[in-house]
Amino acid sequence: MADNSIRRGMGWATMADVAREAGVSLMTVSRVYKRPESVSPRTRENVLKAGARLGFLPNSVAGNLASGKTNMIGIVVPSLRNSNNATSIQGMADYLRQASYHFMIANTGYSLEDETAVVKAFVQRRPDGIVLTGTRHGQETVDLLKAAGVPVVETWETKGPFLDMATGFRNYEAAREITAHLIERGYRKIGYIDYPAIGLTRYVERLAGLKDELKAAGLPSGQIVSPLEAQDLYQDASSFRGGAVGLQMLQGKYDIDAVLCASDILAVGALFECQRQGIAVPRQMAVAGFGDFEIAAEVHPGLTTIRTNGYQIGWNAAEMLVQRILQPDADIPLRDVGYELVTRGST
Amino acid sequence: MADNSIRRGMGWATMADVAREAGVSLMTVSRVYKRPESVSPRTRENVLKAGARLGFLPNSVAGNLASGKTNMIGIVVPSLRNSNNATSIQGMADYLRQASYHFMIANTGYSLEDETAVVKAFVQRRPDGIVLTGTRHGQETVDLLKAAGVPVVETWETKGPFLDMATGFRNYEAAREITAHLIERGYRKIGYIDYPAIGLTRYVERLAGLKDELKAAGLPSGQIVSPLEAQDLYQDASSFRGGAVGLQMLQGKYDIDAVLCASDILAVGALFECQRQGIAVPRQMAVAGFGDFEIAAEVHPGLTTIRTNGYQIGWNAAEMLVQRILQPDADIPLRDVGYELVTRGST
DNA sequence: AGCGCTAACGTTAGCGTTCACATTTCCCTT
DNA sequence: AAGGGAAATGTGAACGCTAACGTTAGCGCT
Repeated sequence: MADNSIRRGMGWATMADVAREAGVSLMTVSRVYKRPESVSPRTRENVLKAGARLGFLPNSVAGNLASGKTNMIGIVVPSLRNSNNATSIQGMADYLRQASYHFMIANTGYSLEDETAVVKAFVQRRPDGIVLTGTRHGQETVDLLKAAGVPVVETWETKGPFLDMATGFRNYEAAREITAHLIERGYRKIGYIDYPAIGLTRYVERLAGLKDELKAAGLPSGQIVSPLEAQDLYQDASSFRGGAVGLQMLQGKYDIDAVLCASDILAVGALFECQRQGIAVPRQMAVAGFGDFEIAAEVHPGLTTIRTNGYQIGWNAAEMLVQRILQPDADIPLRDVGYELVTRGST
Repeated sequence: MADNSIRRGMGWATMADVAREAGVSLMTVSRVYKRPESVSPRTRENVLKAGARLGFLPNSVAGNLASGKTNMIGIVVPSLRNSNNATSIQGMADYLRQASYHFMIANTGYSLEDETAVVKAFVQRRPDGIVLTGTRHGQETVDLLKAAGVPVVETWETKGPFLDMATGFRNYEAAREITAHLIERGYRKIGYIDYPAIGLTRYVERLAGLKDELKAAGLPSGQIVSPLEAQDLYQDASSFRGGAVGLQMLQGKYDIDAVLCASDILAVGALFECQRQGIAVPRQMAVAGFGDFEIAAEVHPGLTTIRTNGYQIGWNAAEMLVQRILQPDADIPLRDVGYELVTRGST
């Protein structure tokens, strides 16, 4: 590269190069790539040809700086391995793609400190919007987002207060409903395998729903274990192993005839443990989950669970952000995607 | 908030504002945030305090433009739902985090056209590196990446030719090994549930390994189905349902006593189908998979499979990119993460 | 005191695009 | 043929930061 010019460029053709090649002004080139319809067809063709000849690809970093828009969304999830969010991420990805946005994604490992770090790093890159998981955030995170004035969607919950916008389903009601189903089926000694008690509000809600429903039926409500407290044992708060261990813990501490789990993965893990122990499901033990992941319909017996529309949550979140970006003072209300009790052979 | 630093810009304090506030030059402020150790502690404190007072957060978009580095990696995967890649994505995320890189991610839905579109969009954002899944890419993608001169890692395979760098494991050998295991266990009528024949080289390799091993043992090798050809039935090329349907297809067409699957998810789906049909595994039917996902150890009976280190693949990919970025002419050789046959109750 | 060396900080000139506005071109009307 | 208005194109001036190099301050050494 014997280039004696003083420029610090990266070896790319720039709009100026294309402009020279096509014999038009720089601004026309910009228009061709950004709002093609604002340029006459003749000129447009010329410019595109010149661009192709030079292998030109617009540098969006420069564009972002000049326009103050990045067409970038930051997505914050607790974990990347969690099939829980995978579907909702796909929903966001699908919406964002067709709206020609891209996204960065980062995981917090369920830590508020990491969330703050992630949000700070994101904000420095000036995304046009941010998606958070849940409604529990550190003060610093909140301040940061407020100062940044960036549109935010919180997902998976419908109970505020929210930072800005939100989409999710009613965790409390869903938990009551599936608990009521267990009671109706005749189960009385119901155990619950919970997530670590780190204050994730959607799990707090689910637990509250369970307890209230049990109480309403005059049943005891102390049979709760949280096998995942020993965090170092698990790469993720949701795991099959956690469900298996949870069942063992429940068996060791209580006399139970049904187990409800905070997620399908845990529930399937508990179901597998029943199979290993030769416990007949649902005759000797009922098992129920939360989420209706694909596996819930495939295990034998099928898993009774709460169907939630994670894909829709993701899609909504993206759509709400883009709406707000296009129309900054639009009032965008909470979107409840609903839930549905799905009863299968396991109860 | 009563400061007049709200310019034509985005309402953010800039380095110039901080410089004024701290009584230093703009460049010193830049140094404080970018290479703090290059500034005297006294000045640094002053500047940081001034920055905090103004709520300053460096604008990395501007920094990226000026420096020509984005500290951004683009990750291209076929699907976001696929637990297959989830672990490897987490591996990349973990490495990149500690190296203070971020990443964008996009899925191709197993389509070459979409891959090209994704890569083009990524390249416009001038990432410092790109991770691709597999080695099968359209010509346009290849040209684009070559022209961009951006470091690229291809993942999951060890058989070139590669665009640039690569990390993965030997799919062909792994398939031979698990096939040999089935034969050794006495199974003779081995069926295979494959991915759609869209030319993904890692699955082509696996199939070749299976066939060669069968041939070497003097066994027929025609018992192959690809239940996922009917793509519209599946949100993803890997699904439990696909495994169940695949088993049914095999049963309908052939007389088999063992089924090997292109992934653990398919295998577990097949295993579930056996349970539903009351087929005893492994007595009447052996089932084997590929990947050793968490579920493989949890199902009952446990699934015989090939353990691959997806996390390591992701970690490697990120590490290789960063190495190359820091040292552009380093020669970075292929990294084989190996594999391991894990035998469990299902065979 | 004079010299040189280094650490610390400052100045200038971009990076490649888009915005806001100014100017030109083109076509239609009368 | 002239005028008017919209469509098409052009002209600086940012956007907020960093590379490269220049300058100054501080210190030890002879």
